[in-house]
Amino acid sequence: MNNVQLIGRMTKDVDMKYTQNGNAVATFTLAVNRPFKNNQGSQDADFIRCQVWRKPAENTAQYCRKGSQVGVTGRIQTRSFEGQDGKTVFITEVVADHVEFLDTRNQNGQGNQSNPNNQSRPQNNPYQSQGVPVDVNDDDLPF
Amino acid sequence: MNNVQLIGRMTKDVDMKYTQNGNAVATFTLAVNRPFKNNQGSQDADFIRCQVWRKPAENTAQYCRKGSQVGVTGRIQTRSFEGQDGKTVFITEVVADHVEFLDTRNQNGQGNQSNPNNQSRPQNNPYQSQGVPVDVNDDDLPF
Amino acid sequence: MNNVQLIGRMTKDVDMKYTQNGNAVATFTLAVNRPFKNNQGSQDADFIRCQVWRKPAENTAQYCRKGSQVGVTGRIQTRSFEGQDGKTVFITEVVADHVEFLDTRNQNGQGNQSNPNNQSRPQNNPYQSQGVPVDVNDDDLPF
Amino acid sequence: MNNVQLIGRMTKDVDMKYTQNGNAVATFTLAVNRPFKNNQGSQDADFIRCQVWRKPAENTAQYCRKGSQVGVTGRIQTRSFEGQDGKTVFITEVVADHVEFLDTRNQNGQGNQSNPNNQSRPQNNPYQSQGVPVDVNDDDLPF
DNA sequence: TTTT
DNA sequence: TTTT
Repeated sequence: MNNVQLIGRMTKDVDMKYTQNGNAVATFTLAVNRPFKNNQGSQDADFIRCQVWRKPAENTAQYCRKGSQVGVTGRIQTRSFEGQDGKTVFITEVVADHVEFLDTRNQNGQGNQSNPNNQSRPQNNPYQSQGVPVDVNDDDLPF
Repeated sequence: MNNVQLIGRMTKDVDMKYTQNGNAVATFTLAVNRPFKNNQGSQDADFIRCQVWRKPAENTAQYCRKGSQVGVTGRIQTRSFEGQDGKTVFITEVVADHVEFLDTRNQNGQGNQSNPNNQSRPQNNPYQSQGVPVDVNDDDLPF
Repeated sequence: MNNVQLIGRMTKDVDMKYTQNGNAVATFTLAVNRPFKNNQGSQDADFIRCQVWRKPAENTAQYCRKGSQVGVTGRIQTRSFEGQDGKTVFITEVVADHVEFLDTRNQNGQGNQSNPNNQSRPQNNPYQSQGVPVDVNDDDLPF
Repeated sequence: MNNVQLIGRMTKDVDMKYTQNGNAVATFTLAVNRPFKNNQGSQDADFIRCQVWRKPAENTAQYCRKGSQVGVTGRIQTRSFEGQDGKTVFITEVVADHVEFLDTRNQNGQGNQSNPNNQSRPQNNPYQSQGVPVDVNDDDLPF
């Protein structure tokens, strides 16, 4: 058994990539507020890396952006890779199987319009529109 | 919402420490098998760092050791600290609120006797027997 | 281990009661939509009875009403009681420990204003304002 | 979001059925002990109806029987049917997608041998060996 | 006996 | 109408 359930807000726009075989992978970080405030100025949220694959990845990229509130269901994954300094880097992240969109304003296929000045997502995302293969690996597919 | 549920086996004996105020903290890593085997020699388990505090920490140290099967309920925590090379290290771990002991052989207060040659846990754990304060911090208490 | 996580909408206003000792109990039913529509006209949501106690009960009654979207964390409880026909009735419900309010419009202490014609909750709830003891039992307290 | 995670023991042997199309459905009740004992003789476990479909159903019937300890992952389902007195009966149960077998003695394909006097499961289960269609409905398939 |  |  390996299950995770989160409700949080995206710290940035969704990062969308495609594998060589054209499988979509969306990556984002969720800020999940802790229930009771910590005392003296310490961190009051956890920042949790999430990835989601295929059709739900495309929906997530289409309907969410920085600040979007979502519910996420999935599992914890640990993996390691060679860092740029040659050392092994260990990473812990959530592989989501469902992403539920909780901002009603989001659900028009345009992304969250609540902050029209938020221009951090490229207007024409080449990954999304052309399915260009990038550096993610089909071996990482969760199922 | 930030919830995690795991069933797995401990990769090592439990690491038990006490804060300056005498609060117990048990740390362990859980190997959680993935449901469907991956193909070509890749990792088939996730290795998830867990910590648990106070009374459940003491129970965990008493009843579990390397190889013990447990069910864990808790939340994902992210934090950062200064690494030994001065760089900021980010860490993701599970803070458990409940640990359920699933090896019936374990439940005699002696730890898991199934492998009598497993001597990796010190016979007299100075932390456990004397409550010696060590380097964990009361500010890290989860509640 | 006995854990439940839900995101859904309240089918009615929250039902608020107090035990003889003055403990608050809020009861509500959540409509949780199923991920994939069923085919021929069959039910497309589960309707799940939830209860929550004490301070979170009061917050739920204050911030939520019919249609409010919430995230709920808790456990499944089964119990039986004598029905009005003398037969034993078995009931399965969720005892919540956390209720997270997901409608931003809700969070002004006035309840959900999105449908001003929805008058089903009494304007002056005698339970909430006066802590009147009713027929719920302190023995049912979940902790 | 509609998620459930349980660890408990089966109160009886698994009830195995097949739909007209030959889909396996296993039904069982899990006794899930409550974390802290209740005081004066009141119930100290929840008894939760579970169902599981297809291949995991067959595995559950093969490896589990009365008393088997399992971990269950799934969702809460509510449904209603016409009772024998013509009245509508409402039922709440867990539809499992995974059942994890936690009794190591169970994992020999023979069922739990720990109580050899427990003969409540038929020695030759006609459902399991012949796939005989019975009264469960393919419309109830969870996916 | 149900929510958007 | 219940498990260890």
